[in-house]
Amino acid sequence: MNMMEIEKKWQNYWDEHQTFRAINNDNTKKPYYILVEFPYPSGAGLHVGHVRSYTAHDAMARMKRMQGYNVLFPMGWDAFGAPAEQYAIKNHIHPKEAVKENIHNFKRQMKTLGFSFDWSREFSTADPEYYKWTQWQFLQFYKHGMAYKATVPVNWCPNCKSVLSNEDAAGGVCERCGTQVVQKEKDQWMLKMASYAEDLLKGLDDTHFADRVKLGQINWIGKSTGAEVDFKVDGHDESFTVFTTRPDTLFGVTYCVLAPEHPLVLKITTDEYKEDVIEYTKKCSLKNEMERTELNKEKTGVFTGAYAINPVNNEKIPIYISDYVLVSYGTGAIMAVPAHDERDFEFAKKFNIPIIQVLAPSTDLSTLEPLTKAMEGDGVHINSSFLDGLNKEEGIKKILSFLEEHHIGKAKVNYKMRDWIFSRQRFWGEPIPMIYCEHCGWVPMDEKDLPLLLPDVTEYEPTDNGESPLAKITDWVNTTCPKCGAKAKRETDTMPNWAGSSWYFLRFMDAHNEKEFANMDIMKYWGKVNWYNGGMEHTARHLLYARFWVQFLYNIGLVPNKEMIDIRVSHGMILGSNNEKMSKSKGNVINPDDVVKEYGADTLRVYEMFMGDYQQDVSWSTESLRGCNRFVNRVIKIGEKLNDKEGYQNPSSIHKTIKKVSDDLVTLKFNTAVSALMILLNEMEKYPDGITKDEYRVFLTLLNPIAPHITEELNEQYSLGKPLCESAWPIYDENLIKDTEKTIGIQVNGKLRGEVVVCEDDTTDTVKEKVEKIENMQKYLQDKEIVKFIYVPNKIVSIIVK
RNA sequence: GCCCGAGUGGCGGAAUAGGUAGACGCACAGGACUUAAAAUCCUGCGGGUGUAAUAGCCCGUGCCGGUUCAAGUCCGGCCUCGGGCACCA
Repeated sequence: MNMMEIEKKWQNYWDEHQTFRAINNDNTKKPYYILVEFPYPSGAGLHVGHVRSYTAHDAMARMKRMQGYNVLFPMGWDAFGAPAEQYAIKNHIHPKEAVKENIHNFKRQMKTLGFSFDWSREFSTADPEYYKWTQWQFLQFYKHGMAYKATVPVNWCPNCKSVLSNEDAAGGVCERCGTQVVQKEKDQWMLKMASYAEDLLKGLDDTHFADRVKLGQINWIGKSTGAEVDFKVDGHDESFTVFTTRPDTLFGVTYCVLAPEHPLVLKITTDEYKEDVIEYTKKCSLKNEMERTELNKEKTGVFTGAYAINPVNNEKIPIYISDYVLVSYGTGAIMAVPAHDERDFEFAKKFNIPIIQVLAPSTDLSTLEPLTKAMEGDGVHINSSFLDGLNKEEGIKKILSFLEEHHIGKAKVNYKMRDWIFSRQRFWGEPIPMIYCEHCGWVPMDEKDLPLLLPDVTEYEPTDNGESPLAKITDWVNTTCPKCGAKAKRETDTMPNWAGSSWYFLRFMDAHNEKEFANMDIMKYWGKVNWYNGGMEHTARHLLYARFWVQFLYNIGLVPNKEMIDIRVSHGMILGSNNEKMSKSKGNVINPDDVVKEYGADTLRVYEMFMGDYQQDVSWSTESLRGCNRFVNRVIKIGEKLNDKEGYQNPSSIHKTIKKVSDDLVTLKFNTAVSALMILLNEMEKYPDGITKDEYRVFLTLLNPIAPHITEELNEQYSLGKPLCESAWPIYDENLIKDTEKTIGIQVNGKLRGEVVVCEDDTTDTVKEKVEKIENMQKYLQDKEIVKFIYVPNKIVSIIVK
């Protein structure tokens, strides 16, 4: 058999018959939306890891279609991104040309693997017809006060004169030229994502994401409950606010710390310390975020000469500045309780600041020993005036009401998640449809003028001052103000890579709508994405961005649900045969094209489903792949043993397999689905009179979602019925699955000593009789007293003897 | 440091709610077919002990303890590996 030809033949058949085309608003069928993350079309082509998740969900989609669902299983391209831009800079061709080629290659590979995507809905995020709506949605963010410009620090290479991503500035040096990277303030578009923190947290309850995915999101949002407390600066009118999760330790505060960027720093610093402070602040500004948060870094800082007043006891405490306090979290200032915070403890030790213990393991103060490290957990309050004797929870409650009563603080919730920096100084992204006018300020483009197209040019290098390459294209930049008609300039930043992927699943529902990003009725019809599969590396960022985007659209009435994704799952990685991540440099990369050429697409598909637990990492094994190839060949070979009988020779095995495969394909247990089919094949091969057409047909149907080409071919070759992709999925009969007889184990005093055949409705007494008759059991039962006889129906017999 | 995930034969992995651990596959060994090899088919395959063989017995799911008639599975305490976050107050 020529696999290449057979596969091509059926791939053409599916194309010609539009077998996998999903119909919008088809009310004769239940909708079912299965989504796999669309890839970034890199030059490297499809990875075997893509094949794993695509095959898995393809199998699901194919079964669901046969079960009568209207299945939406789309594919597209996340086409904006840095690699295409780098390539363009080097070769002076427009990135869209390189992307076009890569897409062509990806699509070819996907076709050879037989994925049942509805190609009629294909699009790329870099298509103007698509990014028109990404821009349009940005305008909605802007119009609803959710987008704003802010000055934020970025990594800046003074040599290359360009803004670097954190990845390109790893270790604090520019990846390209090795120059020390500095922090530079830059105006960026921001989306007010932090204001959605609580909703994004709560919304998780309306989803069925895998636990590890939910946890990833929860951690990223980083909710922490505590209080804000106001501290007056001694001898000044100024005061500052700190955030703490432990207001109950206020009596243990021995100093305060402001972030070096805190606005109050220079105002309160005394002349004596001014020089030190300025120097320290300067030093910090040279470090990027990576360096500042470096592992196990020793604490640094300087005293400002100023003192704060602890509002609960009026103690004078020194104010330091240190970069262990981040300006971007909380209030950028902390109260330090060295006795009960590890970082404060370390700092206090280094700067010889007193440490006051306000929590003890017990109330017995005579046993109190000096702390060798901070005591961070619960305990009993001491040295804390009206909090003495209370535990952590009680203490927090009491101090909160005290703070609120005296107007010196209040309960406060903080989130780690920040607003979304939505600007990139890059060429290859969606242009931000904003115009700057000297008179009117920032003015949104008129919606009817969208899309704002990326210009066709030949130079993509960044400009000298770190502006996007678009800034050099003066024809494009210079425009008129939509409001007053005066000369104005376009925004030259583009959107981040995550923009287009934040709503593509909505577009798939209604991919070619020219009037709106997607029609409401159509979105209502499809409802939520039933299954969304993607890599674990996207659980924090992509998935949160997408959920934020959807929640916003929901709040302004443009999508039917606040959460549009129901189940999110993540496949495990496929590692090289040496157990390491596949990479060119390690030489352990497997190219799906080669495997398809040598063994056929079906073998690759079966192997990737069989190789292990879908959600777990596995390493590649060509031997194991060959084993799956043997299985496929045996499926072909058993066709020669077709007899002219009808029905099932062993209905129980067939129905059990139907149940097993049907269940496993929607619970991600693809490996045991394949194994069940192997077991059935092993059994059928042993039938003395060959197999019936009915048996072959049902077997091929069950295998079809995983190995769609060869099963269709065999089905046709032996005239077993109409094409499987147009046939119904078999239904099992519960009655035929039940075993009337079963062999179960017999335990005596907890040890397995024999086995017995029981019938389904045997009573304990009948089983006991049976067991007592078994010869081999005599030596365990004779001359012994049976203390207890346990029979767990159809499971086990357990006897206790004395 | 914190948060996940995982530790089961030579290997990838099975084991619905605690109920005969090792399904299925790979590798390996022996045999059949072949002039020979490959392919294919058959048999065996956790360790130990034991038997002419069958049987029998002991140990065994990272380690230590516990609950239970019964623990890979539940509980407590560790260890190792993989991944993510990382001075978030």
